[in-house]
Amino acid sequence: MTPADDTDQAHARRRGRPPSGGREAIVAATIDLLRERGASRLTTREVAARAGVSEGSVFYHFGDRSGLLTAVINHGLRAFGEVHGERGGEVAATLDWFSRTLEGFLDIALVAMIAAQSDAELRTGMANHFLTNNLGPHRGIEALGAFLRRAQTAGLVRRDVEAESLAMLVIGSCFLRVSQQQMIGADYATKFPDREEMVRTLTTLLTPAGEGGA
Amino acid sequence: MTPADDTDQAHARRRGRPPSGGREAIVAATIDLLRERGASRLTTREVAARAGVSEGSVFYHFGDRSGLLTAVINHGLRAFGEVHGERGGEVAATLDWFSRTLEGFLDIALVAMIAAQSDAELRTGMANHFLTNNLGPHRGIEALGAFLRRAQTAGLVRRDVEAESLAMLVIGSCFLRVSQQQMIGADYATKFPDREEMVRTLTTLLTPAGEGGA
DNA sequence: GTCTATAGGTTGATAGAC
DNA sequence: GTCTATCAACCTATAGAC
Repeated sequence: MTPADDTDQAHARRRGRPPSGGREAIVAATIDLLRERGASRLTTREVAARAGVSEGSVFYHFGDRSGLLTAVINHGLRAFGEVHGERGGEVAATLDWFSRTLEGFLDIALVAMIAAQSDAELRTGMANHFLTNNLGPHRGIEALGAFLRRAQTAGLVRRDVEAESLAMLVIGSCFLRVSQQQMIGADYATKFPDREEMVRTLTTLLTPAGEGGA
Repeated sequence: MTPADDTDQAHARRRGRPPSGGREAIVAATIDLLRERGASRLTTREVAARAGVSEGSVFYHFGDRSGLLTAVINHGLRAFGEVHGERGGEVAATLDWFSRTLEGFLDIALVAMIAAQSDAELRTGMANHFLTNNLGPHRGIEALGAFLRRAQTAGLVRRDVEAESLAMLVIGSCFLRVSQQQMIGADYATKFPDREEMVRTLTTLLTPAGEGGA
């Protein structure tokens, strides 16, 4: 009997170093190779070589190739909870924090999400995971939307627009930047307004008339 | 000698039906299968079957598997020019037109862009194509930004923010919606503010203080 | 849990007739 | 230009020793 159906949360509560580190090494190697070569060119053989283990170990831990990719996807999505953390404070500072945190998360998660797109089985698996566990960007929209609505009530944000729509503008621009950076290249991302500029712009737009203004 | 290095623009200027239609059928079949199964599970065998041609034909036209994918990517990116078309008119109407056109384009182009991510060779190929031909979302940002700047000059859009940043907000939200729709599912996209709501919100935000208001 | 060795099945690509 | 037939390579997955 193998732990092939491991969901990668086995020793989530355990402190210190896991039994051997082989499993983590395999996941890390897979993420590296995914970034370098893409999902189609990812072979269990090379994963094993990169991780410094035998190919048999890969199958022992993850059952099959799909299991490995699934583990990587879950790994990439794990950090998502952190982004949803409630947060108070000033509007500009919160937008800055939120967008920075989100972009850091996307930099990892997008590798996983894109990898899932290369295989229908993984794609629907991820989709179901999202649907049943109420995950996805809409959670970010809800979280940031809730903050912005409170700010509206406090008179810090103009009230004539939907808070969720504002949140979507923030998240959309982060998503666009990180996506292009990953799909085309870091250099290319230079051609976009940068994150801080976007935060400035959004802050200006959200400020109620007669306060910030030019 | 084979036309393996065809760039898919062979009969771009030709009217009427191309020689046999085999080539187009192969590209169309590939796009279908890419949507259904993903790039990793795409085999030349199945492409041929779906297109109703032999596998040999696939290799005759595109040289190798990468050539086929490259042709599909170029096909997906071809429509991009249309989105850049200059456009005048009212701000709200232009935002509506632009976002609608962009989302229609992305619905096709993203299949190609995501497919390119599954293979390092294709990825860098696409990146170079973007870099040398000055393609990519930044073009959309420039185009819409130019329109918005004119609108600023005309007093139709507030002047205390960068036009490009505003354009990025528009494009980012379109990109986010179509991406999630494609990566997770059409149902999931329901959880987002819809396109028309975003246009409304943006229009409100862009209107100079003391004109539109609540 | 990790390794080696190997089986079994697919797949991309080629050759040559039509 | 399109087809059929076929090859050579590769990759996933398994079995069994340690």
